[in-house]
Amino acid sequence: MNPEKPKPRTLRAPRVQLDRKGWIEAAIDVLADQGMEGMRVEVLAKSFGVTKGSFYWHFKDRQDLFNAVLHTWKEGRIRDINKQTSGAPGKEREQLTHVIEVYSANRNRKGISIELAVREWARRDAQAAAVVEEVDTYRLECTRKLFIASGLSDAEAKSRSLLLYAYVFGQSLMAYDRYDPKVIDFKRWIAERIVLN
Amino acid sequence: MNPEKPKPRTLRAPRVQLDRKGWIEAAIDVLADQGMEGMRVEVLAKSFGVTKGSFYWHFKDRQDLFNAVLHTWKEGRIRDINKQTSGAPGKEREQLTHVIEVYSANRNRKGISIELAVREWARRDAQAAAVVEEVDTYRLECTRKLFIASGLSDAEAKSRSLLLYAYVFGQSLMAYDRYDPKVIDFKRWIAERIVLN
DNA sequence: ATTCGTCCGTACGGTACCGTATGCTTGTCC
DNA sequence: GGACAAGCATACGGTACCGTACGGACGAAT
Repeated sequence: MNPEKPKPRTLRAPRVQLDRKGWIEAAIDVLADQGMEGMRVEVLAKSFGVTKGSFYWHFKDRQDLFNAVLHTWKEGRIRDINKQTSGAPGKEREQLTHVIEVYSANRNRKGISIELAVREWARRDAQAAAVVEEVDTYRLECTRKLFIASGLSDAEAKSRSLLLYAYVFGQSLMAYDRYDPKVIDFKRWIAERIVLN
Repeated sequence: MNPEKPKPRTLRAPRVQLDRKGWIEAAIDVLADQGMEGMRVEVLAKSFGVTKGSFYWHFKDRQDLFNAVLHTWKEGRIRDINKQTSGAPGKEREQLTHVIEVYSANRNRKGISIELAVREWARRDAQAAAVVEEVDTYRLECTRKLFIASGLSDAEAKSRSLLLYAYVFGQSLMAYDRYDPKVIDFKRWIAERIVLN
């Protein structure tokens, strides 16, 4: 019924390979909008247009993929937070406000979804919990330094860092859309209360 | 091997029946520490010491149980928040601080687990999302009134309510245990920043 | 052209579920 | 002491997975 020649997969590219990296990224997409429940080998394969045969070539088993996903996520998060909190001395408060904004934004829906999925995962898996702890600690450190640089005491810098991230994550857990049309103003007020004064 | 007479189930109680309510409560327990993934009919039945036969007597299907769980959770949360935020005029700030404390506490682990599980659920299920929205709106209203009663403007009362709950939920998502031994002090500082001043 | 490694498809056994059908037991009511 | 319904057990077909075994296609090297 479908006797088309499979196209020659290589013409110039060294490897078109539907490789490990591709699997991992696809898996993270699925994780974002289906959670761990959706990370099924056969389902991933189908949505990838291949079969499990491919999966078990690139991965030992499911856990192997999970570890890779966690590792990839961790690296990405640390690179990102470094980018968001480095440079620009003298503009620490703006940077902090920016961090809040980025995590609260409607763009970055995907990033937030991944964040929540990983944290849900971490509640029942020690590996994931360890990774989340690393990322949290690293992030808290980064914002702490910004608060310090903007003149706060160490204790207050740490407190505000905790508040900042807790607020940001918690906010993405809530359904407040119908609470008030001015929610956006409230968010601004909150961001100021966390960063300024 | 076990020929003990089953005890006569009724002596005074109208119905000892391992009834719908029992199933629902057991299901909520499982929800708390396994999430939706764990809410399997046959697994619940086994941990209950019966078989699916019993389940499908009391429930039409799995969804029927889910709806019941959501309904029960909603009622419980509303009753609870009413209890936490009513009465004691003049002590609004103490009550608000108390709300933060209760949700952040290590006791109440189970309540927090349920809270997170339901919210995770709500991210992929419209029914659950609707229930969460109701609960959120109700809670925000309750704390808003307390803030108002303690002398704040409506906008500030709403902002602080949002901050309060976002912080509380977000905090239960984070792994900060190794961040600093004085976390408990930071929490106090945060609570004050949300409620006072 | 043969060989060999890479990459993937197919087929299989096994497990864990869902929901239904049906039968067994027990207390209750006449 | 039948009849009957409540409450549960058992058995069954069906689906969705996991992981393994094996085979086939295809390119690169010889």
